[in-house]
Amino acid sequence: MKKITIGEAARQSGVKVPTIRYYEGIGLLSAPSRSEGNQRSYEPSDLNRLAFIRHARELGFEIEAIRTLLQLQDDPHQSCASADAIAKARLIEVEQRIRSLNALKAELELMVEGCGHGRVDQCRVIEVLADHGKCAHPHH
Amino acid sequence: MKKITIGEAARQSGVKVPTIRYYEGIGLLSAPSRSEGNQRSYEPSDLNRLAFIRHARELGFEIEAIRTLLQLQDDPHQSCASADAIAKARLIEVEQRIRSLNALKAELELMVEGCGHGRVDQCRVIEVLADHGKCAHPHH
DNA sequence: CTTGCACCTCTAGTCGCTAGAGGATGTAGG
DNA sequence: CCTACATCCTCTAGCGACTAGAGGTGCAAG
Repeated sequence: MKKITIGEAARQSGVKVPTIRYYEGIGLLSAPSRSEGNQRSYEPSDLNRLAFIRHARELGFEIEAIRTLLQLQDDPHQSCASADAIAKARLIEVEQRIRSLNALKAELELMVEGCGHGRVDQCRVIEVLADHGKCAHPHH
Repeated sequence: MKKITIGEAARQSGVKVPTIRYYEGIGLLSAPSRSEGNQRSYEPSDLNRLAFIRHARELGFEIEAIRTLLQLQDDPHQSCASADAIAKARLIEVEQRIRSLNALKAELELMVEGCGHGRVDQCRVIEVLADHGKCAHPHH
């Protein structure tokens, strides 16, 4: 029941102060009550919401997806099909990103290995960049 | 020796017309000569530069890194140590990103598997988001 | 009472483009 | 030669998700 300043909320949630204000501005967080001197004063329950948002952001969910997920959380009688769909879509995104990054990794490794540490005209890094055809896996 | 319009350059390089103009604006590409009617007219050699930039962007290099790489390419007598360093730094970034995405993937898979497709109050997706402690690998 | 930090609002900047307005040019057909 | 239409030009503003900074107020300790 203790009221919390924005700085304290930031410390406890791991979300930076300006970011908290930003979330309020875009309506992701409802505006808290204010102290006599017009300073934001949060309830402990607001920390849960902040933690939820932070965790979702860490998992790479977009703000709009988080908005939907928060609405679902607020109304526990709804079907969780949308939450499931959002998470699945995110999973597919992540899997694709991993595949593409693995291709990049292979390419970069070849470039770095092939670098004779001499002059630029023998440098495989520059050479490969200049000629996509020299890529081992050209499908990126 | 044939001059090329910006549209043709875009088609041949795979870089979009506004993006080519953007690259010129930020000084990544030098301004080409102009036709009588003030339209950009590119040399075939400009296509190589565009392809270089496009390839480097596909590999995730930042504009500033590409600026450096292009300078190195322009002066082939320089040591390629900087090119090597840039590529290595990018490789490390990519490796870290892959690791972190793999952790995310595991988390998302658990969330999606655990979803009983019922109501939100039994939904593991929402539950895990609300409580980071329920993560299998909490170090993301 | 003063120091100094934390808070307030507001605007503008970041990155790498992308979209759109409003107008000029170039080309192909009639 | 005229018209239609695609392509080009410049310029400004917008995207997402913040971050930085200016300029001012609140508050707690010494």
